[in-house]
Amino acid sequence: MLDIQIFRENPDLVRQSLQRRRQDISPVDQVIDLDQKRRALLQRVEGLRAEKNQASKAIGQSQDPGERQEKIADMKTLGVELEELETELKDLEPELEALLSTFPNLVDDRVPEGADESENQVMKTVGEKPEFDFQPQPHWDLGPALGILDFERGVKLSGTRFYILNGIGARLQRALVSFMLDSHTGHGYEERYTPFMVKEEVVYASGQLPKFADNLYHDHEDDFWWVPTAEVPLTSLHKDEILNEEDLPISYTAYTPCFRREKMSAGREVRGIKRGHQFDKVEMYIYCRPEDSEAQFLRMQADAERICLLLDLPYRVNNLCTGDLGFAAAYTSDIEVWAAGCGEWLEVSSVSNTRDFQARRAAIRYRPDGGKKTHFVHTLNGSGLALPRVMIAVLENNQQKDGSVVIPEVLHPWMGGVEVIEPL
RNA sequence: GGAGGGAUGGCCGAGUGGACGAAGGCGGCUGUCUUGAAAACAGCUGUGGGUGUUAAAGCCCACCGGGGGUUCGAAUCCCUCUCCCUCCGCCA
Repeated sequence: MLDIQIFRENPDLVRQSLQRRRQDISPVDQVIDLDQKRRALLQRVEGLRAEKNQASKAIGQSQDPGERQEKIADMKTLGVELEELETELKDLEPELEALLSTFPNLVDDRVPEGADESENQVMKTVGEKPEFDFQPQPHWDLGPALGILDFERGVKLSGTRFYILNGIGARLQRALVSFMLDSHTGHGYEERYTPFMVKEEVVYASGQLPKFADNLYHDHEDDFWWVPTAEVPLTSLHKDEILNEEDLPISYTAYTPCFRREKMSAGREVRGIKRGHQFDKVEMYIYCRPEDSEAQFLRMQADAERICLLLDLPYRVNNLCTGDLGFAAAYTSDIEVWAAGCGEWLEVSSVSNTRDFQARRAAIRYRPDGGKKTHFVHTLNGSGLALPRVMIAVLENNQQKDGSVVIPEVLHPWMGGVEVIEPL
């Protein structure tokens, strides 16, 4: 949510940001118009209320029955007028709120111009792509051959874009989850286990609603929303709270499954486990003071990169361009790992600074030490990392000529002695 | 799912139609006293919005779980929803 103050004082800031995102700027004037109407109305309503409060008090104190009756009659007529204006105001406020909630975050100056993901900027590339003296297989061949990936039964249970992990495959994913969580908790993140179904207001707070409802699963009977990322519950952990400055920054990590309809990308990338309706992810989330969010962003990005380094996966870091930048983000870095079998860079992490955008929606504030006024915190989120794509890279990059796959050493503590996955 | 009881400020807890943004206590902050601390005493101590200002003060409005209603006037009466507690049922 953008601060309404920006629309009053510097609406060009919003217009420029929208233009950079290649979006229509006309809603800016609608907001300004509605805001002016609202404030004019509010002042009239509050004036009448003040008058009413004063008169009611006088009635209570008055001893003269005639005077009382006269004043009560006056207040009855005032009440009618007040009621009309209040109704008008009650219609106007949600209208303004609804409109304001559709504005994406202001784009940071450093975000490169671009229409879509093809114009993202590669900031750095780390590690060497593995070399093979044979033709490396993509995971959709490798997985079934190893007996750890079963597409047919996934489809039988749930349809396209679902799969089953078998035996050591399931264990590998579990090992990756544990490895990532332990890495993050070792670097100052507190682990949280959260609900995977949440209320509408929780999905709204992090910015997925109201605009992106069609990418979410929703239970109509009880009005639950299935989380598309742990960012959603982690944002609302401190919803409606006023935090102490001394407690900041607060850093969380959480493992959750993620549920997405993927309507937008119907038909795209249906092969393999790269894009499914359900996938697992370890997420990082930070609440901090505004002046610290830049440093916390770099910290979080380093924490995501560390996972790639420890797994020995070649990766690159992209600065997302304006056209690819998410709704809540001011700026975002994506991390992509190289997968040798399918020959692709796979996005495994997205680290974003949302500044006070989510904090406003979720009403998360802090009180500076010794200060009276509260301020909104800044929040950051980042994947650390998304499981299926890490699985793809681990399998494809560590395959050998005989079809076996060598498990990275850092995962051995969780693999129950298995160091190589042998083909069936 | 059934029956009953609850929800008040950071916490505890009073308040059944006007003097209540809300007694009292605890906690916190400031001051006096003290070499310092403790104790004692005094004062202050919620959030959001509007207006105002260089900034502030001030003034006004709203908020006693959420929404709606009755009334000149609601923490207080009525309806409804949510959540919590107790008992029964069911269950990993």
